[in-house]
Amino acid sequence: MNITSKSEHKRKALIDATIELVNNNGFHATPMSKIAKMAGVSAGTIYLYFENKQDLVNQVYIEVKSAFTNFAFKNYNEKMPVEEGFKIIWKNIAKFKLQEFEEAYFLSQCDNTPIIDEPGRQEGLRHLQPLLDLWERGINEGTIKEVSPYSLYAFSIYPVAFLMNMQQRGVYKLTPEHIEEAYEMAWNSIKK
Amino acid sequence: MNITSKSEHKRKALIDATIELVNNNGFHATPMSKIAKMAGVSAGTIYLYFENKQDLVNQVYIEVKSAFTNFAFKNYNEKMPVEEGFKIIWKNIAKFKLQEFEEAYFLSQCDNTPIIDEPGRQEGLRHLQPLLDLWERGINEGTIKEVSPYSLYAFSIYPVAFLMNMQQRGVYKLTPEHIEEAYEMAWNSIKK
DNA sequence: ACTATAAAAATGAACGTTCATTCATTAATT
DNA sequence: AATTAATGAATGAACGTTCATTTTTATAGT
Repeated sequence: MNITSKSEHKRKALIDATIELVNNNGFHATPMSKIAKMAGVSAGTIYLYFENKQDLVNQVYIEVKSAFTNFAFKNYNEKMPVEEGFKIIWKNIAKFKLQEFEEAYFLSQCDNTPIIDEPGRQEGLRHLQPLLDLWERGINEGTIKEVSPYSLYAFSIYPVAFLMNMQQRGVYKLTPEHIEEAYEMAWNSIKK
Repeated sequence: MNITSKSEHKRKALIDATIELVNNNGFHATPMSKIAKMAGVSAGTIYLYFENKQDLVNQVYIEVKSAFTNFAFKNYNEKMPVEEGFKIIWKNIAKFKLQEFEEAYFLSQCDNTPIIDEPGRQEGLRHLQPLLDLWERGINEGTIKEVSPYSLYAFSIYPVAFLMNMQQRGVYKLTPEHIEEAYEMAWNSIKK
């Protein structure tokens, strides 16, 4: 094990600890000391990897967001028919939100609070471009409703976040049949 | 002006200050001293009206949530046709989220973070019962899709929260036409 | 292979600040 | 004069961050 991978291992441990603690307690109720303890390093060590607490949470956000979008566009390419492409992306997103719900919940917390500063937020948004492109293509060829991408997102992708929240809170169990049913509703919402 | 109304005035000022500061800075980054200053009272006075910081935010949550549901069911009654009832409730909710976006944003922050403890959350949920009843009626008479209320909510009501967020972040302007368009998508999502 | 030395990484006690909360005192109301 | 409401300085705990010190790793010489 060389230096780099050992450092990376510690960085990873710090990021994982941050996600877990912020999910359970919120950003400001998560002290650096606890993050350090959970990651198995001492308090000062965090500052070898991150400038300060804000920098830490920003980096975690960007990293998780990027893992999310990588996941989202797996097996997708721009040449696909619109409906097929949408189905793949939608199911990827649903899978990510259910399978990696710690990461997903962390993102939803960041996206709904003032934790992340505006630059970090911008950075995170750019990653969904392929989906916006797909929708544009769909609109041009007449298969997608001619509404703004915000509406398309709100009615097809965003609902997954709600279902994921309910599932995590234990009031709702998402079976494969539920996923299929939800997908049908999502596609039905945006198809022309 | 009697004692009660004067007290109420101060309580109101504290609640408003809490909403504004928590919206801008988050719960834990909002010190009691700032809440006091913005409300025009001294630090110690808060503790005449609220047990502690957690109690303060819980009470704000419950109060705002209840204002929200009052708003949601305005002009609605259980005898209405399902479609009409849904339209009224949906539009009320949309109107609330856009008109009272400070309150709405506060709620979305509470619903997406560990700020509020579980009892407070439960309390907030119960208020939507009339909408659940309406959906059940719709399912029984065959006008609403036979899916779980979570799915119905996710695809018809929840998207409004996203649009509201975008509007508040300034990337999206919600005109009355947008609202109408969004309503059509919402109803289309859940109607059989 | 072993040792000596230098460089890098990691530590954790200490610091200064901020915060929620308290309470002795003052002001307002009855 | 008595009661209630409000104050704001004081308190002690907790926090983010720093830095003098220690530990680990890398390098070089024998």
